[in-house]
Amino acid sequence: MFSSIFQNSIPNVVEGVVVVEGKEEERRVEDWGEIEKMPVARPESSDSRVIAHIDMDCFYVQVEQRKQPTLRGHPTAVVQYNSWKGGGLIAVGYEARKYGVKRSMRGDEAKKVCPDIQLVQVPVARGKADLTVYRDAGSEVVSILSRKGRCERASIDEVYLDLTEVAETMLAENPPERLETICEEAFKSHVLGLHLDGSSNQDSVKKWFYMSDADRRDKLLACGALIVAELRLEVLKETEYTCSAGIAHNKMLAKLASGMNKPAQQTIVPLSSVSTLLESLPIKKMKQLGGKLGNSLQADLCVDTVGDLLQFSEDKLQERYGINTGTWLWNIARGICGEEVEGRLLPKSHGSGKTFPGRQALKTISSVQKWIYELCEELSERLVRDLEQNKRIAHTLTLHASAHKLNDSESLKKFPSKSCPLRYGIAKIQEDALNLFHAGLREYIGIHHAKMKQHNEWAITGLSVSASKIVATPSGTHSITKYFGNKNQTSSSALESNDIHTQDAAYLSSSGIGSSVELHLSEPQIANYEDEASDKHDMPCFNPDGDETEVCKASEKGLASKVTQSKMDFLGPVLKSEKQKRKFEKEKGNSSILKYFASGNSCSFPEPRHVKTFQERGASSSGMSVQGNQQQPMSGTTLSTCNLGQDDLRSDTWRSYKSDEIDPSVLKELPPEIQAEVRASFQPQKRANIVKRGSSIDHYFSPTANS
DNA sequence: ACGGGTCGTACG
DNA sequence: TCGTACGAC
Repeated sequence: MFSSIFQNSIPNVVEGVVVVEGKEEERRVEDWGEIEKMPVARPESSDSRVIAHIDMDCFYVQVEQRKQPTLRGHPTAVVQYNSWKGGGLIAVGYEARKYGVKRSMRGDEAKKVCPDIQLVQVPVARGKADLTVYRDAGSEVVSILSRKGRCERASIDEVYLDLTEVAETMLAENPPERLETICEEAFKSHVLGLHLDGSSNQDSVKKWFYMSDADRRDKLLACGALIVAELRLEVLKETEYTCSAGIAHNKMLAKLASGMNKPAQQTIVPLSSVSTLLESLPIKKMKQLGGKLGNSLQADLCVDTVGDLLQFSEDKLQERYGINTGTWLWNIARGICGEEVEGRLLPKSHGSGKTFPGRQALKTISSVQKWIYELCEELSERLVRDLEQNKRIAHTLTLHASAHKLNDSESLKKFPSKSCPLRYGIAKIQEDALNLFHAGLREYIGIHHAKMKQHNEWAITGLSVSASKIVATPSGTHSITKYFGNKNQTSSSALESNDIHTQDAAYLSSSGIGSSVELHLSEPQIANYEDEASDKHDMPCFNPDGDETEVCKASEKGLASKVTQSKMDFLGPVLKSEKQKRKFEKEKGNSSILKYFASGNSCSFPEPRHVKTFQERGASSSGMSVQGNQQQPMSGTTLSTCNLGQDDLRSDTWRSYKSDEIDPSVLKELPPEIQAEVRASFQPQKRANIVKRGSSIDHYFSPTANS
């Protein structure tokens, strides 16, 4: 009974969208096979896809082992913040796992179970963990994997590939059974559900690859597995990293499979193996069911395995979990997942954050400011890199904070997130982020006003800034690369041979493999840039006094960033004076946040009562912005202006923003040369207007919350 | 009140 | 839309 349901559904819905007329679809697939060379768009959701999930093995450890080859073969783990209990493990090598070392152990614990373990620290910059090396390493891998098929960067160390087309081509032209030499690596694949009747494992796999009477869909998977095996070897050769992979008909199964045989192996999921695979699979193993939803299934519906889910009708599941989740659950129980591989090689957002646990919690405004500034520096650096390498511009800046209150374990943690249009330049990002914090703080105080007054033991336990809504500038905007000196004479040949035409290629080539190339490039670039810059007299905000030494010190290894960082202000050099200002604040900022409120000090803080708040104004309130140079508080008790009340012009501008347009407020921050090109591509828009308001501390306490 | 720092998606 | 909740690595 169970199997009948199962068997009926699977073949018709390999692609995940439920196919009502199964037979129709099947026939179409076969017909299509006869004319498969025709350049026709594939029918939607009918033919079976070939999807691979590639997962780097203990990636951070591998990255560190490549940096420091003596670590190879030794039990190794990567930790961050070594000072407290040996740091927290965030990646554990396979040698160390044999000793029972696990992620989320402390360095000390790991040493106990594995005294020989080598603990490598995550790089630290600006007082926080800096994952740049890992991100870049991930990009190297993506640049290789994206050579075949549609590629989606799923995380820093995971990639999905849609190999349907390449596999079909191979099946048509060079099917495995005709192939003289097959990548040996492919025969090491694990094929789920393959019964080894007498013959050895590898022999069975060989037979499986060569079989001639197989289901077409299995043949496609075999082709996919061949391609993946080759790709994995290329990755190993070019990066020294090993990875594991799953090859299946959809993302869910591919992902499941990639984790089944690690490290450095690949697993194939033929259609015929799916039901048995899922039948006994604990639901928590499924992506998306590792948390509360999985718990609820277990606790409320007694569903322990994916197979158990089959008993429930779609209606029942929808009733319990909503339309979308219900259908999704019904589908995954049957191995159905129509999710597409997205074809995205670049992250959709950048973020920089830090937690301040326990005693480290931030209790002064100036310490909050200090950390916001640090985070913004990192964020800005990454935005500049993105602009430079990928010609992408981020449009939204968001600040998240979390607060904590010592005595009370109430939900005083919830600190509102706030966002606003993103203006390029370190100083501007810092300024805006700080204002966002103040906006959130004001709201937070309003909500918790009564309680805040009684207990003053609260503080900020987490801060993060992020940039999102990143869009590519129009292709053909080549001045960006020129502007940044990518074509410098001394090494132009090296770079141009790598030259970039698509956005993603740009990203990959510049962050990728040729570290020696980059190294070679970066030095002369500095000198070249200065010359170029002096020519471009009209460049906004160029700062000839950019503090180069300081920046270089901060990122000895960040070659590209070193170059750009020290160059131009719109990319955000930190002015010397500003740096000193901050140092000054660091030392003198002792006043507690609460004292600040209690003091009744007047400050240049925002938000007169008659001005609407973010919420009240809804989406349009995102036009929060700040007048250029008023403010930057000098002490823990003086705050900057935050003009939540934004004029309508600004709001309209923001509201009219479309994903393929460049926000003028962003545009105007760019160098004129780039502005011109971008403007030429789009119709001009209204310029943003900015209103400045000041008010006193009293306005923190809204009359409504004050009772 | 140590799994930290980032990502992405679904939802209201 | 923005802001939140959640899940994943």
